Amino acid sequence: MDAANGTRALAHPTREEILLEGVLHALSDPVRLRMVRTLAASPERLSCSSFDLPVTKSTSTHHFRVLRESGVIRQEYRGTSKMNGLRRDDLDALFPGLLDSVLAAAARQERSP
Amino acid sequence: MDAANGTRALAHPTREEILLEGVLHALSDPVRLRMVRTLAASPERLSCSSFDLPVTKSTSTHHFRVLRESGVIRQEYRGTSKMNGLRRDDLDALFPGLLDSVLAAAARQERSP
DNA sequence: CCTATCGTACGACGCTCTTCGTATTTGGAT
DNA sequence: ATCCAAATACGAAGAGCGTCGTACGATAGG
Repeated sequence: MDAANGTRALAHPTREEILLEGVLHALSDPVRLRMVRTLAASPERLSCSSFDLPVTKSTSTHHFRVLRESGVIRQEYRGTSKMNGLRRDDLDALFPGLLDSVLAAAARQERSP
Repeated sequence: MDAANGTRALAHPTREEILLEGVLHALSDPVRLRMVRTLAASPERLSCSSFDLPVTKSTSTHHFRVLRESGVIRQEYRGTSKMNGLRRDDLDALFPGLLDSVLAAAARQERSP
């Protein structure tokens, strides 16, 4: 309503503030892991509503916030939508190989019920 | 008192029963992550009392159980002690690279206050 | 047998988490 | 201006988690 560029501010931890325990905790929830996998599979950033999740909107807002505050994703308003993107660069710099091995493990686990 | 080898039974998940979410959750607690790091640094298995932890014995029993039931460690009685070892083979087979990247990330994070 | 040691069981407390419904704000479209 | 779609805030219910103290069980050794 007032900002020059029309985007509201959104709190993100800096790269140095990202903690391993927080990232692991964020990824340990099935809904959030699914969100991260969806993001990782898309080259572009996605709006919140483009996810197909087994929870209500309230709950997914909560999970998006957990992911953002733990440093796993970056969120930015764009009009009425909010675009979400993985913080791949930061995560890879801080915890090399971690994100990829988690994504690979999730994909592998999904294939073998 | 009665078993031929003097060891009581202890429930462990099979390799197929180990879930990524459970492992991530187990590793997301600072105390448990410390336990795992200590185990990873030792070539031999360690008794519960050989850990130097900032919690009481009750609490560490609880954390050891979470690690065992999630499939991260293997526990076995030996006399009055209980020996603990990482399930490296199973974890590496299920989630290649995951454990190593978590351990490396934990070590890296510790070095940078 | 008695005792010391190692670990467990149980219950309790407070805190956090996941989930939801409803009311509200924000910004684009009509 | 009006309406609608996207997302948030707020509060609440219910479950789960981390922590502890104390009492208990199991084993080795005197």
